[in-house]
Amino acid sequence: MLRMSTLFLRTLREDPVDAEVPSHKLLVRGGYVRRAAPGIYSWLPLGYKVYRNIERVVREEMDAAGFQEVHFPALLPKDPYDKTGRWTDYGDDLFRLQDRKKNDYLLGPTHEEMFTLLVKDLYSSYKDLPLAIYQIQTKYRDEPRPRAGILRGREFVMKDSYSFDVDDAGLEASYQRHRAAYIKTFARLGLETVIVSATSGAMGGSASEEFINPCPVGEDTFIQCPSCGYAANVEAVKVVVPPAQSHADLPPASVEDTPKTPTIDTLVTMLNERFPRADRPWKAADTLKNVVVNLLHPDGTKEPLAVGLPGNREVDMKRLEAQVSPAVVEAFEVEDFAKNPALKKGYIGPGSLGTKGTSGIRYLLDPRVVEGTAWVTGADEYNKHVIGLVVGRDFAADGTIEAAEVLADDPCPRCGSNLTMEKGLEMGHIFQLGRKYAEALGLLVLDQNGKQQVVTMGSYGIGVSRAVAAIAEQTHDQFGLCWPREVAPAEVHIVAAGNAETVFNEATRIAEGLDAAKVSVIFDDRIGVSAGVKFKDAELLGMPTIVVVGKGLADGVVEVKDRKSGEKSNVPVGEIIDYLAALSRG
RNA sequence: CGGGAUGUAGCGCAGCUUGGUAGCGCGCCACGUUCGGGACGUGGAGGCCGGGGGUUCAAGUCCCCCCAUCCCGACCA
Repeated sequence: MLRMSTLFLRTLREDPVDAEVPSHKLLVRGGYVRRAAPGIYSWLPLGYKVYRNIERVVREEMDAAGFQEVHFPALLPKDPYDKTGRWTDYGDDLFRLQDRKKNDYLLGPTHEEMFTLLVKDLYSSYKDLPLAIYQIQTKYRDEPRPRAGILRGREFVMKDSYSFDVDDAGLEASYQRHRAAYIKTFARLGLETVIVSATSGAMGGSASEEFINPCPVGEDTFIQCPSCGYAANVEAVKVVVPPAQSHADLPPASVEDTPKTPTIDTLVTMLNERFPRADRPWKAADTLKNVVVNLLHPDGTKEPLAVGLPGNREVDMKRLEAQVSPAVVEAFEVEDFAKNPALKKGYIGPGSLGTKGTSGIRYLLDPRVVEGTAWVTGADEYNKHVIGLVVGRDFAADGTIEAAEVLADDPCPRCGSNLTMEKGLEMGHIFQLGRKYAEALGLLVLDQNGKQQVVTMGSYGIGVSRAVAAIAEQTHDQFGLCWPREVAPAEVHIVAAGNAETVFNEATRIAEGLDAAKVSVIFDDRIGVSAGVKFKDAELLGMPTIVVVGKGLADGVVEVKDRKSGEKSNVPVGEIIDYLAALSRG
């Protein structure tokens, strides 16, 4: 039993000034967490109970699926990460440190290397596989900008699993087992998730899905198709490529004076004024916008890259980085333009781009820009554009890239219906890693024929600490937190309203009775605290059931309030323990 | 890294324009009143005004330089 009179807790009446999102505000106000450093939080008694409940659910579901728990250090040697290239690929996001002998160490951002090496240590036969092991571990990533409290910290807890199989069919089966276990886990946590196609990011690998919790403060954007059910992170959306067209009867391209049109908007306006089309007005989508960026590779080298895309779309930096990973994208600065005189800012065209162009800069096209389509685009001279430049006839690029932003109402890649777009939190990520790590670290087993085979791996994560905040985010209301029973710090919050001795005696009897009945309880036994304060605190703290012991006692009843629905009912004091125990059992 | 803002008591803030020795609310301590929707009175404790330098008889306030934090853009569970 938790007694409010002695509980290590101080609730705050006002929102903390550094908190922006509801979960952050409420978790701090309710005394669940305290900030220790930017993106690093301490768990207080109530917060730690929620955290451990979530951890317990995750652990039970992993165990039930037959995965075995291990536990690695968070402090790791550099060597394995050197072998896979991630010591450099991870860049500044890696917390690095040295011991007294000046040996390099890191705080693990993720543990593929360690798992791979551990299995290599112990196993060497196909008979040992399949294997799936997991840990629940604190991870460290020196994020450029931690934000939103627990939702995105530099220290966080992740459940990460890894599967090991001898062949692709085995990997697929392991992947499906994890997928099923994740569906169960999130259902038990009361966390709504949408399974979306995803990219595999810095981890490498192929098939990949994310479990996204729809949430307005989420940092991911995903699309869903209302008619066929297709769902994907925008980073992973494949655009619908129109068929190539014949350019036999297209008119030749013409270079035209288009003064003071450095942006798509100004260009479209001028096209309609000076070069009106017979059939319809010019639109931004008729123009080909060429955006130049710098790729910063992990080894420190810089490479300019040009992306050509329809003028009605921006470059989506997330999508672009997903494509060029592990390189990161930086802006093409004024000095970069100075170094590339062939590029006329505002009037860049295919003539200056591509490895065969005058600048030699690698040039990739949005897949919509297909062979045989005609575009208005920069003429590589200030104040001039070229109209009717045809792909394949007048210019060619070095390839295609999926870097254009996805727009709501874009066609579904699978069925063509209009897509819907939503924000969400990435709660889980499952993917088929393949043989990248096993190859780099030499994880081999002998097959039936005595031949060495490289093991193929899957990697699966759940954001355990993030789930605390995500559940708070999903369930809170204007009065405070509102925990699902499975993860709440306690199931019942007893308020002793008023200072009459009979009230305290009865409330104490009920609290002790619940304790004996194994129903977890918080008892607000504070003396001299007004009923109003206790009610506000009970609502802020968010236990699923609130029991008010007070003036109803005169009629032999106590008040039971469901925190989520707000429904109240009076229950005779003699039945209250059985009543609550039944609620607890569901 | 770019852009914006803020650092004054445990928390939330005022004071800075116009320099003059530190204030409000919440919380905390004591006593009394109150006691079912964040009560009230009286009396208290608590501050290197982010750090350093400068101007000045005098700096929380003016000037310069740092540092830190938060928010908006590029990473990920």
